[in-house]
Amino acid sequence: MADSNNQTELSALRHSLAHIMANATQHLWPRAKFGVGPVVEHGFYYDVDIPGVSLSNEDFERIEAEMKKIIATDEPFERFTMPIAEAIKWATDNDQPYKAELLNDLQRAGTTVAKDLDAGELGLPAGDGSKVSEVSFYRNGDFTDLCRGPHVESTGKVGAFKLMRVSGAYWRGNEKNAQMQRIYGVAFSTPKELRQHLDMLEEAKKRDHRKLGQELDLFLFSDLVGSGLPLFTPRGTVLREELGKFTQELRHKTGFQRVWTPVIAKTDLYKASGHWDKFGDELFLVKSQETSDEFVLRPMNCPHHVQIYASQPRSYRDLPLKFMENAGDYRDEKTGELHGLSRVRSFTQDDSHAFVAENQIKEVATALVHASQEMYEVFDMELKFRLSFRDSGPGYLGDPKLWDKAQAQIEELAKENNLDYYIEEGEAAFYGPKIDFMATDAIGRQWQVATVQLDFVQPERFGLEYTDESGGKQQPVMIHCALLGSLERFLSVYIEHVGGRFPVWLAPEQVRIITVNQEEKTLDFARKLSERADKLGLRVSVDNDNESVGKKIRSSEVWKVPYTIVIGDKEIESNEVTPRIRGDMVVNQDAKTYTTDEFLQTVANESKMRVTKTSF
RNA sequence: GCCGAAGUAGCUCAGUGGUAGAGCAUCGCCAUGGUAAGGCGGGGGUCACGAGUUCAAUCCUCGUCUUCGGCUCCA
Repeated sequence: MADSNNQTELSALRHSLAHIMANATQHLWPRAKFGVGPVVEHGFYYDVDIPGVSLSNEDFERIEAEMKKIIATDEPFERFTMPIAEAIKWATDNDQPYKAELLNDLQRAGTTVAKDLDAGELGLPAGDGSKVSEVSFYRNGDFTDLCRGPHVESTGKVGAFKLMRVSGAYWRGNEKNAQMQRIYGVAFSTPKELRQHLDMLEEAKKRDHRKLGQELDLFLFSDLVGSGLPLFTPRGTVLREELGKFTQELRHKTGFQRVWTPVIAKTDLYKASGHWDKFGDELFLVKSQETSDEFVLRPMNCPHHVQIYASQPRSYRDLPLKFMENAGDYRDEKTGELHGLSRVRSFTQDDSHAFVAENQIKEVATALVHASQEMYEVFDMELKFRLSFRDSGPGYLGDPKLWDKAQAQIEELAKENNLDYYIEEGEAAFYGPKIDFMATDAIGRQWQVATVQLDFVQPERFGLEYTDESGGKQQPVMIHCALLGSLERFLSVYIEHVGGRFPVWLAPEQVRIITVNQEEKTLDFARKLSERADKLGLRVSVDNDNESVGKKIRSSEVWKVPYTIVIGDKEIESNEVTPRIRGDMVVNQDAKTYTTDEFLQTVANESKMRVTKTSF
């Protein structure tokens, strides 16, 4: 497999660069103490602790220059082994306390314990519980490091790299530990690949939804409202509402009914659901000034929907019973974790809950998978499906037999529908298995966008039941599903996916009418055209500014308006227009002329069809 | 929450221990314009907020808030 060979080579190269970077760092700051230096996606990092020194971006040049010197020597990487006791002595003698700590753990437990740090990446033998007697080292030139390898042959064979940033990172990922400085770099086999990667990052920067959100006047944050609490402008609200309608239409087709529930609930609801214990510190608390009741701003909607299910006796004839709600939720996320629209404290889930009998799981989940496929086809994003199952570990609630049955149904549906799927054991929620939807965006990044989750636990905690055919009581299974996930998070992904160039059905402004001059008859014609468009449900504006046509065209382009039409004497006489079509939508390059009726009707149809290309 | 950096006009940014400037945007006037920037002029700032040092603070110091890059977390 050429691919996996490349992968091995690439990670040897990146790992070797981590050593070279540590080596260079040691040359520049002899007192540097080293943590771990693993390979990561696109590159590598090394965690260092340099007493009294705070690295800045300017230091990169020095480190890079030093690395280049080491690369130029083309010293071989030599592997050798040492008994573990000796290795500990080596670490202590060389004033490398972090390495010593790793080695001590290794000696004691046969593993470096820290679950979140993969032993292999640390360059240590994988911990399998057995005692480790010997560890391997790699040496290049004057630098020696505890390491499992493999490495490239010599320091000259490390491809193309660039140091990217320095940031804080806790020793062994634990915030109670010392904070180290993480120097992060990217590396590829060839300069060309490095270039491509850097270009991708450039492109990602241009598409940053926070930047586009401001430029296209979609949403904003206010210091007075608070951090992580986005406000949506008229333009941004169009996106929210169109997406909200779309996701509900898709589920309406499979029998979901809209419900409405309040955004606050008594703490008792969340104590009953179990969320209070598990996520209490992320709940916003609300107090009544009149009664002693304590409330929380809801962080999720399932317990609310459960109450509707539980409000009356249910029969097997009622199942599956399906509720949906585009619901506002609030979570008190830590301030440092907030990020644009992708991590906020107030968000909207296109949430739905189906209450089903055991043998209906497959049918209901299949319908939801089909809905997701229809949705992401419209978004022009490829979907992969991750079946997240339980592993043999503890901590899963619910009847194991039910788990088995449910997982079997899920896998069956994946096969029957030819889904591009993979199974990941250990990724299930504690309350049930799930299907996670992974979407790939226009520049190749993968995002988890939505999930279908089975839940065996809440029906039990809330004592949900239905009467079966023989009059007995049964417990339903709950299926949670959000197709967009969080509307805000989806928007952050989607804005970047399309780079702010929304298809007609979503575009906040679909048609802009530009006047050539400011004569009354020109403005009059433009206004009448605009009124007709409005009657067809189109979002249209007239630009009658006292500016040159060229400047007004430019403005329409900058705002990424799908259709721009210019109105002058020619159009008024012929009642025809020549739409200027936004570049990404064009199939046929030739500008053509249409009667105003044809034009308006075609745009109105496209808008309803949710297409991405123009039909002109 | 933690480490680091930053906050000057609506936006992007320059600048100074003696209360500020550019480009774009906005507004007005002129040009009657034809598919990515026509010309001229005007308005607009508690220099994030609060305290301190100083004759004097946007600038120096401290605190707060917010943002950014990461860490950690994400039902």
